[in-house]
Amino acid sequence: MTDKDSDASSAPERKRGSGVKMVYDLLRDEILDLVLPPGSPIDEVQLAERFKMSRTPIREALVRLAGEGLIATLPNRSTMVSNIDFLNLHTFFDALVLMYRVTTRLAAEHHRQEDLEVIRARQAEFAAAVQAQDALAMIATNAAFHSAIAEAGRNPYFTGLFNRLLDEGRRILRLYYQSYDDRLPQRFVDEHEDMIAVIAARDVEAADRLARTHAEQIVEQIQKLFARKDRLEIAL
Amino acid sequence: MTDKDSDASSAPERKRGSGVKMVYDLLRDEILDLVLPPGSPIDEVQLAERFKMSRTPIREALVRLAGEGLIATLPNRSTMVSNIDFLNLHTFFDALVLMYRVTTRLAAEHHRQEDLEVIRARQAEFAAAVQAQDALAMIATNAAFHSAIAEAGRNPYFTGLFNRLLDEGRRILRLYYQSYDDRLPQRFVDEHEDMIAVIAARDVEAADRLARTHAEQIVEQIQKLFARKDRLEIAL
DNA sequence: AGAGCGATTTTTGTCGACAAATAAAATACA
DNA sequence: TGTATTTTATTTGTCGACAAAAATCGCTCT
Repeated sequence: MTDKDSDASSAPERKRGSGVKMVYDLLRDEILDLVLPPGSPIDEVQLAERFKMSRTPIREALVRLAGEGLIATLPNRSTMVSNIDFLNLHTFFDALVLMYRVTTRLAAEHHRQEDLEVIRARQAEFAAAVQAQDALAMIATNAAFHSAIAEAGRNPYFTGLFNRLLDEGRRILRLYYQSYDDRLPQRFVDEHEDMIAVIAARDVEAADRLARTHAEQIVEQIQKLFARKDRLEIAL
Repeated sequence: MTDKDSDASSAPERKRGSGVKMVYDLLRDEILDLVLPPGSPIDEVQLAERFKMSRTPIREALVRLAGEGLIATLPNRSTMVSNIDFLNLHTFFDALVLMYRVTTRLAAEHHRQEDLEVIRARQAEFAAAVQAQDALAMIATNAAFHSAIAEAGRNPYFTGLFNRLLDEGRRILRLYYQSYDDRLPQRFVDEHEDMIAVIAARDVEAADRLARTHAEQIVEQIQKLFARKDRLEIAL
């Protein structure tokens, strides 16, 4: 599967400051989409020749990824994709539920007209992804939908924290969606519609309530999933 | 003031992997303690000769700091210490209050016996700093106190988010404490004692209530401060 | 044959140097 | 004298190379 983007394009020229960002973005996506599963070794020289650049910009991208906890670096030895902490999964869900509630509540309070259009656009993309049964697109558009709601809440700290959590969760969600064979989430589409309605109505309490049940339902589904497949085949 | 640590120690040898961490830690502290005020230019070569090392490890440290938003990098031009966003200060306080509440609440729920000892130790250090009227120590020990409470809550995501906020706030708190001439915070010492008591009693609702009033009181003081000094002399 | 020890290989951390990009200075021109 | 343009200088981004650490392999000795 040497897919999508050919790293060695015919033009060997690359714009000056773009190296690190390109490597960072691509590696990050590959990690979050489980193309690079947890535990995968990260080889600097391999990446260097893959992107046809020196090790220096690669290292800077890796430092950034390490700063976000996506890769783990043993002092003088290898560096690899960080593991998912399955044991403390419930703490992650607690945080996720809270941020769902807070951001949705704030959106109901502070959103402007333009925000709603953005949110509806994201919701349309999510619905399309569900229709097409495209798991990766579902994850991405679902995150974008809730991220747009958070943006409408107009608190950059909360949106920052929330996006951070959504990223963390992308790997877990990836497991979730791919296990359910890309069906089922039609229900989420409807719930999203309800959330948009209460936000538009500026019904803060209802927004909080909906966000809570929405989040808790997702959490319940995922936990059910992890209870079934004994976590042995996925944990490494 | 060529203080504390002499960068050029008699031994020109430094341990192999320690360069980036040393630069990162020091720069980070200098930024958060306002030794490097917002807007200060960061010169790579200057740092390089100051630490007697190449620009490569310095750059990696800077990349990490930029990842945390502590420094801002103009594409091909200079990099400098990020500004404090005074305009959206209230959003920061909203986030801070919420995290105070959540972490204290969880601490009341999930703490163990050992946690209380750690918390009490931090509280003692904070009281000592207040007694000594040492502003920097007050900030550090206050943050450590609340961080210990968060740890007792046993949710690494919340502690991570919370510590992040506390760091962000260190610069603002620095302004706050240095303006009040290092007196007044005796009241906080007492409130901390109350918080410890309700946590130990596992009174979740009381913990939430205390954390909320404690946080909101701090916020109110700081906002009062920023209303007075017209923010002109401090904003740059 | 197995364990201990030294040499080789691999990978990381650091270095000095070069080239692109931008700002600052100098020059020309109206 | 003021403005546009070229030249210089400063600073960043990238490169190839070297040296330290760790792991791997091979050898020796009992």
